[in-house]
Amino acid sequence: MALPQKNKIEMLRVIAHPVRLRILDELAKGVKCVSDFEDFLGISQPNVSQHLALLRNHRIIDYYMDGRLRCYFLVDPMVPDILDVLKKEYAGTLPAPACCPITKKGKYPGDRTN
Amino acid sequence: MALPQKNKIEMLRVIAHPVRLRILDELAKGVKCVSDFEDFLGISQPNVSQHLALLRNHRIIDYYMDGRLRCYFLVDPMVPDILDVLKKEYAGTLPAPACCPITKKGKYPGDRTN
DNA sequence: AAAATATATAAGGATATTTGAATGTTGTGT
DNA sequence: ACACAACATTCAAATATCCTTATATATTTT
Repeated sequence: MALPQKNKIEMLRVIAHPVRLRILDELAKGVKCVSDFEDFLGISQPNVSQHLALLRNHRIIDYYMDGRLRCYFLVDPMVPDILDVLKKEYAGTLPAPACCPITKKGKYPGDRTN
Repeated sequence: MALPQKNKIEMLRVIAHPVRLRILDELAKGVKCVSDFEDFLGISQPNVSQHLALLRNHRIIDYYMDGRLRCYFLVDPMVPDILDVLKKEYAGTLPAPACCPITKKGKYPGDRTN
């Protein structure tokens, strides 16, 4: 598949938030309810609900009810992959392009001449 | 490694933008200069430069000079992995949690009782 | 039925992001 | 030295995001 893919980019934007990532990382381990997150994250209940609502509106998570608890769980299969990438340890940077030696001087490979 | 990892989350936030993702997807293929992006993206030169500056400030990309051209290239090794995830085709959703049958009814597995 | 619990929603202001317009900088050719 | 080309930076305005406070809803307990 090629970029853009508006939906996935939009999802990535929603995912890319410190609180929501912690929520998703927890949900990757199992079902959790709102009050659990309130304790775990140390933020207000309305704020937890707002983050959950945002994730839910983007079909990233869903929930089922158990009594008055809302048990949230992951549905978007992209999330675990994103979490894996975030947790991966990278050594150093990408190799510099062929046209750019260590000196950072070189010729531009494109059409555009100087 | 475990979450949070402030730096990587911050990077993900910077990456998660439609224009910047197109820039990064192009850079994953090879070196490109500002005017190339101006043509390719169809946005103003200052705006291209602003996005490039943001990516540069976060050490996601770098450049070398060839005459008056700035030849940009990728340095952050996380970027190709994120692009791979975005391009991956996913079939359906994650399996529902064990405690949540198709009926979306079930018992909450946590401590918190009802 | 009333109270309590678990959660959602709404409204508001503060802060951050995004972009356009104008201007500055630097390297190149003449 | 001058003009131009390629690009960066600054500023301001529009917009979006984020969190707090207040209030509403639904379910269970008493």
